[in-house]
Amino acid sequence: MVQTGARVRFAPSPTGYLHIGGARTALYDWLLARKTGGQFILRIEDTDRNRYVPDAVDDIKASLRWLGLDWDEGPDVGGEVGPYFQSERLELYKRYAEELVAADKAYYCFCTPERLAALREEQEARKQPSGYDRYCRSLTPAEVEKLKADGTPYVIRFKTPLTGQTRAVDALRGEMVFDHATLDDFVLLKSDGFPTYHLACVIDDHLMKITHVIRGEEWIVSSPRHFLLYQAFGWEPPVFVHLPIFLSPDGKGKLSKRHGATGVREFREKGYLPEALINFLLLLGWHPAGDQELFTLEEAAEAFSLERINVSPVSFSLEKLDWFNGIYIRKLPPADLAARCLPFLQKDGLLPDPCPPEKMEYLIRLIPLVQERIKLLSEISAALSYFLQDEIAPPAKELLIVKKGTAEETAAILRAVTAALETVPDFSEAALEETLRAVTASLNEKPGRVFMPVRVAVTGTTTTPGLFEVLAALGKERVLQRLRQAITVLEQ
RNA sequence: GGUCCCAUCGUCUAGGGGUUAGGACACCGCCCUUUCACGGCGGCGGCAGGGGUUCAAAUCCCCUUGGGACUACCA
Repeated sequence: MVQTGARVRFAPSPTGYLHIGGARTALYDWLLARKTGGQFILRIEDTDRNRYVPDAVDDIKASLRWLGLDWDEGPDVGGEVGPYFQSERLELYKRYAEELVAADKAYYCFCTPERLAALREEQEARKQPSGYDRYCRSLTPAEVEKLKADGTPYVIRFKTPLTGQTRAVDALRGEMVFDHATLDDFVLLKSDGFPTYHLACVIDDHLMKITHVIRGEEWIVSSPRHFLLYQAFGWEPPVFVHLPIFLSPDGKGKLSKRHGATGVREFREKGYLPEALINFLLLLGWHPAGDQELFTLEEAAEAFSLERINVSPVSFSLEKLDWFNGIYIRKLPPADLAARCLPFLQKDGLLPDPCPPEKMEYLIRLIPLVQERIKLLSEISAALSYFLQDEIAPPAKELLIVKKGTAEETAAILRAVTAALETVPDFSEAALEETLRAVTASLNEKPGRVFMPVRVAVTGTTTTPGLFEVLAALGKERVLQRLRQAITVLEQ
């Protein structure tokens, strides 16, 4: 497989937001281009105006950028072989389709959608293989002229050879043989003047000098059509690489929306880091020669190779993504992580928007306390809520009471702690630890029996970062206030 | 129904004639420890089945089974 200066394209259809499967395709495209010093091209295949979603293009571009997959040619950046929106290339497709008709390799078809539907229904009922019955293939030139002159809507269909076979080549799977008898005369140009995927994709890949077509496995069955088209035009086909499909984690069919997040934007909103998503996607269908697991985009581009892509379908299970996310969250410098968490905290009303510098500084100071405890950015609010609020709701009595102890016992412990903390000159972690351990000793208690009620009193929960860090970050005033609040609860 | 693709722990995978079948995630246990996490150590767990070929098969071939994709004037 020659891999010098590969020209690869990611060609999404703007019928929805960027799907996670599309993101992996784009990633492999990008990787191959970067690995070989070639170009990564973004082409928008907006040939289906029925399913067109207006803001899909913006979402696709934003998601790719968020992932760090920048394109060398395409929307916003231009390029020599544009336009990169297929809707702006209609004349081109029409010309090539007519050329095929003139060469007797395609023909006009005037069949109505109703006739086609009835045909399909009949074939299904009889358990026959479905496909166009080539009704219009035998129309005489005079009949065609008449129909056209009458303004009858028509499509242009490819004249698939009736016998013989076509060998479609996949770089991973090798040669796949398809009998022409099982292929029908597929549509090239629709009656609205737009091309079908088959036509547009072959023409554009050729004109844009694409060397490698990386796309989903669902295209395998269509690939003989594409080889047939390359042959009909007399063009050299590119290398085809069909990526294994993402299966739903429950083992029922391919990944779809009912299995949770499938759009890149949803992962972003859930608090996943692009670094983690990239690393996760990289290893879902590709494996390095060694056993390295953590990859930056740059490292991946260095290590990537088409040969090590897997062909078997992949279950899209999120467990490992969460692990990757935790890893990358822990790797981030506090200021960086704080900046990434800020939107989530603002959304939850824990920080104002815009966020004043002193609050941002406090956030950065808090980050190290929770950094190794969150797996998603969205968990930051729950992790920091008691730091970012002046007051917390009084904890439940049962939560405060020390294990195998009584309310009075617990209150006594908290009173002792409160008294000790009132006189601590500096509220540093070291001083706090020294003081609390001294109280524990004087009470003749075990550390846990003293620390836990204090923890609950000042945070309202039993799972928190280290107690001394929490107290220091909270500050004397809030600590004492919350301690007194808890004592009140226990006295009731 | 037809065409095509795929098959190693629950999941992602390494291995592609001779391996005690390796790793990671998840799960479980232990250690660390004031809780939770992080980290460390250990454990559980797999070549879908059947035939060949071969001195030798997870590995090559065939069949079965299972899973999946496609079967539009959608991509």
